[in-house]
Amino acid sequence: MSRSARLRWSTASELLRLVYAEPGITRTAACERLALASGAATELIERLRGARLLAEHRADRGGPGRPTTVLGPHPRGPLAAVVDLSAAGWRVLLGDLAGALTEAAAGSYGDREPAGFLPEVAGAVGAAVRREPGRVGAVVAAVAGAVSGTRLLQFSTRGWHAADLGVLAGGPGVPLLVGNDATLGGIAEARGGAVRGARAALHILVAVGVGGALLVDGRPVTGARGAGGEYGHLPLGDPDLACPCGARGCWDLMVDGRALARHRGDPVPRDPFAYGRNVLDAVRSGKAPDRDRRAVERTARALGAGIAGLVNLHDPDAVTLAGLAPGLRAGAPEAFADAYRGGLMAFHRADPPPVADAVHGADGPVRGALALGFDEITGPAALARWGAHRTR
Amino acid sequence: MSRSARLRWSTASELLRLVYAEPGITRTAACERLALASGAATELIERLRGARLLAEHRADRGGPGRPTTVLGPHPRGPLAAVVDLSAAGWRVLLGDLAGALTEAAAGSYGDREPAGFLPEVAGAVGAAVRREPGRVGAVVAAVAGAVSGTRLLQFSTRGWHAADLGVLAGGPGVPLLVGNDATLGGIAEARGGAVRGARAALHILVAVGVGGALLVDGRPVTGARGAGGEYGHLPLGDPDLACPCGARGCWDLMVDGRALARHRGDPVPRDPFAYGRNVLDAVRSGKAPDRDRRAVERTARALGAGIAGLVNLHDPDAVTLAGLAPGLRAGAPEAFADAYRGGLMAFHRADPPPVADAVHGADGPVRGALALGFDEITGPAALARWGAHRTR
DNA sequence: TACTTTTACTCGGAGCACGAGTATATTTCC
DNA sequence: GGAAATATACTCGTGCTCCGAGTAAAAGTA
Repeated sequence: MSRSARLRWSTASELLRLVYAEPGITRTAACERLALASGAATELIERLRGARLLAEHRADRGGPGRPTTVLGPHPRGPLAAVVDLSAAGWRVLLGDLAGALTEAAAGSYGDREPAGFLPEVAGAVGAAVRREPGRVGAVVAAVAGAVSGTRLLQFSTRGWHAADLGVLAGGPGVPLLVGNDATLGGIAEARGGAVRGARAALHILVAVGVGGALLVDGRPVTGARGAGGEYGHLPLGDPDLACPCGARGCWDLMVDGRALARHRGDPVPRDPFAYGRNVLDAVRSGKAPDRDRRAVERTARALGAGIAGLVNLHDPDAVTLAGLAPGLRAGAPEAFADAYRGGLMAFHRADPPPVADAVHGADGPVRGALALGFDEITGPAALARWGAHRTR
Repeated sequence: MSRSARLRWSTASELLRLVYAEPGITRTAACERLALASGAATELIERLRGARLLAEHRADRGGPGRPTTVLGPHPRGPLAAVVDLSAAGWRVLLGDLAGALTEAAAGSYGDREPAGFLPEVAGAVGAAVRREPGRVGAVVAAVAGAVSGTRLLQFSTRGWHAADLGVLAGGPGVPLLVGNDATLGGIAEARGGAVRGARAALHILVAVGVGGALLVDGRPVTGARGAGGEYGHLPLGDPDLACPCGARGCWDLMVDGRALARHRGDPVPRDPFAYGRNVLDAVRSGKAPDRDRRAVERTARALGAGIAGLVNLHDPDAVTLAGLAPGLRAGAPEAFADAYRGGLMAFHRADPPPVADAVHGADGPVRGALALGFDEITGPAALARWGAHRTR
């Protein structure tokens, strides 16, 4: 990719990213935001229309003056394919520049290992790509487990072996991105969710264990291979407890359904997420015994204290909670707040970063994956490739 | 700053950053690296010479063919002023595009608080800026303490009150950047030190407490206000120990001179860094009693275990150790390695990120500060401002 | 001195941003 | 219903950068 081509498409990239970030933005507003001169705007938008990257529709809002248009996705514009590998089953979706998602296929794992069902998923991806020829610019897999590069290392509760997700690639020239659900959920919160626009946001997901991400300007900090964000395997917990990950004292064991079970005197639950939700629902309804209340309190305290340490570490503007975490806080608000405040360094305590519940639920990871896909698609290099075939 | 000006200077920015990153690079090599066409190179370099941003010198290496030139700083090119506020005293230095640093002023704190000596330092900065009129494009303060924005929150061992370093600004249009020594030392290691070129590097500095930074492509992840990297205030330690920061269980207390003193049965030392160095030197020399050896072992273990957790968290390519940390590891290598390996998640254990001692010593923070200053100076916007007055 | 090798410069072409000036589409007012 | 007001979009000449093929230059080598 030549340097001049990248430069040529860099303004186009900015505009398309703005349109993605703020669906329904008008042409005038977008140009003003980019400080784009009037003539340049005309030429740029005409070029993007010609390249099937953008379409305009009348914006009918009152007031005098020549009406402007709303910028939106071109009907034959680029799409991102999202592969959702959640605990419940798999889905393949297609999303456009407006953030509209349509399900293309879905299925369940049954009793199969990844090697068993991945070909099926890959087939669904391929079918979706072929159904919209030339339009799919990226495939993004959202995985409910630990990942490294395109490898799945560990999956939710299921005891799957590690597997390479490379088979999900959508064909030559279509990059495959893989992210875990906590990271992608964090992206969704930082870009269009509870902490939209935060410069640095910390997202914490409690499911089976704890995952999360630090988002800087909406981009996740995921380390060399995308395996970062494993907050649950910081040794913030009891050093006498061995974690299935191989280490000891992992925070994981202090804040999820397994912690609640331990405090209540139950054995390790088969599905810690469902177990945790049940306990929290019971406490929430007010009909739970004191033992349950205390278990939630201890767990919320461990959550709050750990988050405080992570705030010391990352200095975020704000924190978002997802999965069981909002329920844990709601079930023992004082315990959580005490532990949170108490764990902050003095200078943070004067002005603690607000802790908000995530606004995206189960669709957070998929929304984040779509955003990541369009980051790729709307980059200058990818646009230059797209435009090379479609302009004029 | 108009968009066209930024675009115009963006290639210039890339070239200057390359020259900074690889001092002594030849014109040919630089153009090849940037994939810059021959004609564009001629025009670009002529423009940069004219703008006093670059100078060329004959590269005398044998072989046939027309000789190329070495790209270097212009004799009247931009400079960054570095203010070093270390535990020992303060210095003001000027650095150029080649990384050459010259000391412009220095002094000691005496018994003064920041409010007492900062005017003196600010005066020295002003004098340095005036001595090279128009050349200083950024002032960077390297502070041995916690910072937030341009505020100094806490300084090394001295019990100073928080203070605003804004007075160090070098005048209108000259931005002031503030970073702590752990962060800046990490930059130095990631760009020209032990882990040069690493995509994600974790730097750990043990001095009084633990600081550090995650460097992604050489850029530190420092959160919303630059206060990130306070690894020492993660609750990885004994929850019964109260930290001066206000929280409990801070890792700080487990890995620095205070930890060694506690394990040896000594009271909290007045200068934990010097205390730690003495103990480590003694153990290193082999003449220390078993009690000291065991103290170092326990401390090295706490260090290794914590770093393992941080590797789980950040997924770095490599880790660098600075301050007392190399000595702790050297004093109890098996204990450190055991704890490090033992704390890693299984998939990291198969291929643990290498842990290297930092190659920069006391000058690391200053070198990192200079790099940060030139990041600012060689950005497209700053170049456009510089070039607007000096071209033609 | 002539040849080889490597690098730098020349120059016409293409593309984008700028910005002042002009045209256009809508609402509001008379 | 028509004119004025208003907000927006388009036109076009200018300046800038990058491209790339061709040419010139500066060394070593025979």
